[in-house]
Amino acid sequence: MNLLDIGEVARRSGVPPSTLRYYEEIGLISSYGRRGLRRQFDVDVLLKLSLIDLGKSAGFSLTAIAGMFGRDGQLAIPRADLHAKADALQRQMVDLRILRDALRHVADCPTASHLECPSFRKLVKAASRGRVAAGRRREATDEG
Amino acid sequence: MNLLDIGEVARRSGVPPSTLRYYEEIGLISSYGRRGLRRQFDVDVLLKLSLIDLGKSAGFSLTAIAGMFGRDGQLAIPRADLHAKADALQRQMVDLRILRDALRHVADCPTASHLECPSFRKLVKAASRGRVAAGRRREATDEG
DNA sequence: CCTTGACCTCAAGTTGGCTTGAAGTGGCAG
DNA sequence: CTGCCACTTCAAGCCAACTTGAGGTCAAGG
Repeated sequence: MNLLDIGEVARRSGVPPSTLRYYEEIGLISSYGRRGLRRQFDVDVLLKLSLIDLGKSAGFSLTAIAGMFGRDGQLAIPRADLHAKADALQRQMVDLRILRDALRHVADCPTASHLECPSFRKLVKAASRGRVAAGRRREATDEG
Repeated sequence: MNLLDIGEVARRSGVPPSTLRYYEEIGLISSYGRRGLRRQFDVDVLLKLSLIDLGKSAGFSLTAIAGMFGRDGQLAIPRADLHAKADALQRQMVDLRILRDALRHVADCPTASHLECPSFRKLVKAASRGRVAAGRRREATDEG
């Protein structure tokens, strides 16, 4: 078992020691004893940290991420959840595209007040109709 | 000027009154006087709220969003900035796509332990290389 | 042996984005 | 005129995810 002490993990991963200690405290990662005072981590922690970073950027909370690693530290996520998250990312991409298009429109549209430009309003309204409908769907399934 | 009172705005937009007051406090939206005690908002605030929601879902902070509206409440951003922002959104979309594909892989890959699945490791490493590089670029430009 | 510096613990502070609670007010229906 | 209710203010609280600070410890190098 190839061990690294916390400073080395921090250096290699870019995650500050304070954060590593915090992650250990909440059970997201674990250390293998100490050398003197210093926590020792298995090199595998680096991959786990990448996963954590990835998960965070996908919008998972740390608690949710912790839940994705089984007792044994393996990844254990129900397939349905993964697909659901992938779908959510898909929707987020759609939002981004709308926003990007709206921005490009604003950049290129000669109308003085964008809030009054018909095609801009159309873009934004189309977007908000989508989100309101999605919200309603979520509520409905939450209640049911 | 078609005015709505706060309760009506809340009903129509789905944004709670407390949040509307909060948004006004931080200068994100503004009201046009009162009727009795009640804030009156121009109907246009609904469009603005859609924009705000859109911006939030694209990962902008409220402060950043506020910065996108000029002093006069109009969208007032230099064209170059708008295009830069649109490009940033484009990059963010690419990241999301990578992540989405990684999630779908995990959902469909039959390997018992994803941490040991070579193609998973490859995906995660590729993704993290991308993010670390992006981080370095950000730091570099921040410093410069 | 003594200093140095990277670590340690624990508590408290910070930021963002709100929500909640207590106490007060304005206008309209009965 | 009374009462109600939707609003008002202001302060405080809350959650996540950390960071910061004070004061302590250990092992290695000079």
